[in-house]
Amino acid sequence: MVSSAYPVGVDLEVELRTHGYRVTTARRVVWEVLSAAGDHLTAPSITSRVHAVDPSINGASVYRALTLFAELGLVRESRYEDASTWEPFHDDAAIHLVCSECGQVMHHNTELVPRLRRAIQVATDFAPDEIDVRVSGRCGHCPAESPA
Amino acid sequence: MVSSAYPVGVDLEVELRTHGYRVTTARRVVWEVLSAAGDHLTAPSITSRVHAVDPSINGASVYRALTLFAELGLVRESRYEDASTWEPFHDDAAIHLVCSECGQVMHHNTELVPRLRRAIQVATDFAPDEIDVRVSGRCGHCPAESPA
DNA sequence: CGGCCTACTGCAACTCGTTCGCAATAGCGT
DNA sequence: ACGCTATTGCGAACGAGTTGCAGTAGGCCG
Repeated sequence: MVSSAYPVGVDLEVELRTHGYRVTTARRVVWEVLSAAGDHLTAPSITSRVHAVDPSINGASVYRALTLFAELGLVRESRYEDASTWEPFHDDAAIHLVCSECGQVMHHNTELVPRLRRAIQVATDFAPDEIDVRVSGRCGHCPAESPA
Repeated sequence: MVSSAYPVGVDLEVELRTHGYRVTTARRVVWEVLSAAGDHLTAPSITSRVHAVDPSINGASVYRALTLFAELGLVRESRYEDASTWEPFHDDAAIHLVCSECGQVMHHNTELVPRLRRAIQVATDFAPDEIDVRVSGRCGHCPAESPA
């Protein structure tokens, strides 16, 4: 029950062409996987989903596509415990709730993030750009109701 | 100007002995490096500093020491852009300001973090444990005053 | 103080995510 | 349809981190 309400409005083809890049199968499939999941995915899991669609797409191309998308600001990479994950871009008022039980990553919006930004600007000489808040803990599904 | 005011009060030997671990050269040197730096260090850079002190200490032992320290709660591991970093433990009211120019990582304390924790508890069914806030941007030294 | 037990260590081989060089391929403007 | 060249697939290479094993050295006990 993680939100899938992502700005799917992003048109990959337009985005690519606008910047002079070609629209290729590999890029299209990676993008499909990414927006279908709507959530954090590790590169390896992206690769395997891509393979499920088209096994002829090479792993290296997946990485290249992800890197390109990141440059275009279409996806964001973040590093969690032991892998980096990629997700379609969303504004950083959203914070990440990472369940240490099931690994699920959820989003949560709070006005405390913009407020935090202002607080930093006021209190320090640091000019904040991106703010990434990640919270580890337990999601509502994990505590008592073990799958046993 | 990064704070070095860490809880150096932690006595490694006591900590180790208390938990039934031996006090060894490798562990002592890794701990020295860690608390001398007082800040985020990547494992490879820890290893090279350790080697500067005692080249006979193997890289694997550095990892083993770091892992052990983490289990004992003496250090914390975090994953940044392209490497994981380790630092002596400090409470998470401190947030990380990462300068994308010079790579410097600074700490900043704000009551917005505990407030964020409460906000999550109230607004979601997620039980927060650790909160890690990292802000990318520019530190006060980097913008205009180039070192030229 | 000396010896023993075994927790640690160094080493080297290994895993696994990620990157790179290169020749073949496929977008896409004409 | 043609050709130029951005991209791809492949395989090799990389680097961080891990692991099994035999030797070493803490530290407890007599």
